[in-house]
Amino acid sequence: MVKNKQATQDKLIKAVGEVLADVGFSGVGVNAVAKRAGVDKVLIYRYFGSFDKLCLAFAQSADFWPSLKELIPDPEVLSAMGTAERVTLVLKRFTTSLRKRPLTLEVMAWELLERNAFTIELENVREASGLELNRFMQDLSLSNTNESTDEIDWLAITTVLSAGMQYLAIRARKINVYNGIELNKDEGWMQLERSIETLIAGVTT
Amino acid sequence: MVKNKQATQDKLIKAVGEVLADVGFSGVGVNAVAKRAGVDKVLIYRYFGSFDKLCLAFAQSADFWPSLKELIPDPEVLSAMGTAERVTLVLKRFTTSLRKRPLTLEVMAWELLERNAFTIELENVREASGLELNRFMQDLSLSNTNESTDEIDWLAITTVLSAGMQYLAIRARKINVYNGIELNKDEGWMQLERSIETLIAGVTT
DNA sequence: ATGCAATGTCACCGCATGGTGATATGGTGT
DNA sequence: ACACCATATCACCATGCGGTGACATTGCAT
Repeated sequence: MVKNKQATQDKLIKAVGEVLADVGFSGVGVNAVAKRAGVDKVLIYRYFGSFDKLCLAFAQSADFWPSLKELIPDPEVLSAMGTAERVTLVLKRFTTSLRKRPLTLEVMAWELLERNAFTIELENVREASGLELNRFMQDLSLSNTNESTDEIDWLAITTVLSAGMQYLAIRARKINVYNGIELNKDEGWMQLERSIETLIAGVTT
Repeated sequence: MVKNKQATQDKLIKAVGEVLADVGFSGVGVNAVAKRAGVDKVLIYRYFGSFDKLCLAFAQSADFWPSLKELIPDPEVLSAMGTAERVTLVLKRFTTSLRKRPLTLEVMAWELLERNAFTIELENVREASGLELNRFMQDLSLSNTNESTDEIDWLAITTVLSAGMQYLAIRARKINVYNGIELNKDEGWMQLERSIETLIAGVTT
């Protein structure tokens, strides 16, 4: 038996992610996490105060939500595009980033049912990130002085479309086919992306 | 103490809905439902065999999912429309129908996390309904011989858009504002519907 | 009215959960 | 080498869960 506080804390935080990935939200609890970490559950309370606090620590340790940098590593490239093309590209990147984060999808599903340490933390991060992204995109659109997209409610449009992709990404964890679209294959997702292209392209013509 | 099997069964089925509406999915269990029905929980097993079966009975008793008739009470009117207009209208109706079903939204959220009697039943009903609707819409589009929308992947388009509205409807149970859109007010939903109009209208022009 | 099956009540089981106190054992400075 | 405090273990509690068997009561057919 080694005694190392830092290591034990790390083990616990890591165990949260593992349990979440293995058995989903329903298995996430004091007993399961402690067992997974190979550590007594009482240490959760000693080191983190409560189980929620441990969850919080985990939520902050992982990169749950795509950062602005991840979605837009190339602002200069995007600023050269037209608004429609740019919005389409960012939506695609957003979808890809989400699909790469199974844990985030798990928590997002959870979020629809309960408010807890996890979901609240994710909500905060996302809200801030969403604001930042919207502001960024708006600034870029405004700088395209030769376009006249003033009448278009881009906020509502991107909200519906990103919400749709989020929902489908979440569903893809449990089902393979939705409405005839193969959510378990990249091809199905390309099909969805093409439909987004079509939709957005039509708005500005 | 009155003894009436039918009445007791009804009480139990009704209680499932009440508990679900009151405390959400997490409170739905043998004990809570029996207590709510004012009946001993053992009767659940006697009359329904298992708790899952009771849930199934409830799922079948209520109109969980918008029927084709509810979405399209007026096929002749729709057949006179252009495809874009028609798709837009059905999407709007679909959203409205969903938002009127808080219990369905609860189960849909649940569905993203677990597979159980409820969610499986809902899934079956929806899949059948979705197929029926898609077929119906497709038939109508084909009869519009003067249009050339052959190249358009309406399935993917409606999938993304309806998924988006579903997601937002589910989220609206717990949050008021999403991405700056007021999900707690009809105005917010009108904004979303307008964006759908814009998107679909653009596809066919 | 009586007997009996259908209906409903109650007490209990095993199990898992979140949470806590007393206790053992390790690391570390003197 | 020793002592001490941080670190980790263990046994235990109350609670709520799904589920079951034995028993009481009602309603109905005879």
